[in-house]
Amino acid sequence: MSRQELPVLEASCCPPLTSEALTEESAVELAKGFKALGEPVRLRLLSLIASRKGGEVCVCELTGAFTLAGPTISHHLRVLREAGLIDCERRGTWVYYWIVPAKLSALSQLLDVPAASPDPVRA
Amino acid sequence: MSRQELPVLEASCCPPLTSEALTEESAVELAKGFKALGEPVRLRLLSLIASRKGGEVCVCELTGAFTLAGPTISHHLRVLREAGLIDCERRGTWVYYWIVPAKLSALSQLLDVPAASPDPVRA
DNA sequence: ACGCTGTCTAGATGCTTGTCAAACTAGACC
DNA sequence: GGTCTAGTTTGACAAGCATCTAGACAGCGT
Repeated sequence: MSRQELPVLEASCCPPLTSEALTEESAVELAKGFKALGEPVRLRLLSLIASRKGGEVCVCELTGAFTLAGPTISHHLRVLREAGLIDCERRGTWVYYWIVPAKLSALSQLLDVPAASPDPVRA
Repeated sequence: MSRQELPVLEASCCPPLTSEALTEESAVELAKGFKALGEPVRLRLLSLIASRKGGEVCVCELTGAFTLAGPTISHHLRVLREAGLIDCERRGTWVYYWIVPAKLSALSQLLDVPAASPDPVRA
């Protein structure tokens, strides 16, 4: 069902944004992840999957949490999967999804800035 | 030039995705940030600004790093600013931009998952 | 006052994307 | 085999977005 068309380039070993500027290729690669996250429905889907104890969720539980049609949920799940943020497997009648922690971590680290210091202006 | 049309709701105190599911409102709010990051040019712009020692960059230095027209860069900077990721100030002829660490941090923390453990399937 | 330079805004255009209904595939069960 | 349920794929359409050109605005220097 999945798992083969993903560009498993693992192009993500991202030091934080504050340490050095991104190359164009890195930016293109990383932007795919953020673009997938940049949609409320997808973000909620991801959070539903990530927060689930046991680590995996059946699609039927996800569709129930929205007022959207099935194909729409399916579409968003595909986008998340193609971005490498989640993966899935069919087991019998149902399809289960789980997150890919390494991918989320990579994006997290990229944005992990000192949180306070800078503020160089207005001084 | 800026600083007033921003919805400074500071709706971001995000615990990681793994701890609990997002509300619809939080998802909408947070997705704005990720959507802004989900474009290669904007990601590079942000990295150019964030990685700059001194913490701020003049627009003229940013436009020089791309083959895009000035208005396009201006547009992307506006998107980043309206997402609360950067802020700016005019000083004389030039306009300077800098990052908003708190906002980046909030998004980073949301994606900060245990990085390894889960993998509950395929066992 | 006038022009010059740096930056932003407005409007237009073509591509991308979110959504749904309809049709399809995969497994379970009789 | 037939049929039922769970999910996905396909195709269509409207809304959104990245990009450009042309024009506006803000400081600076003369």
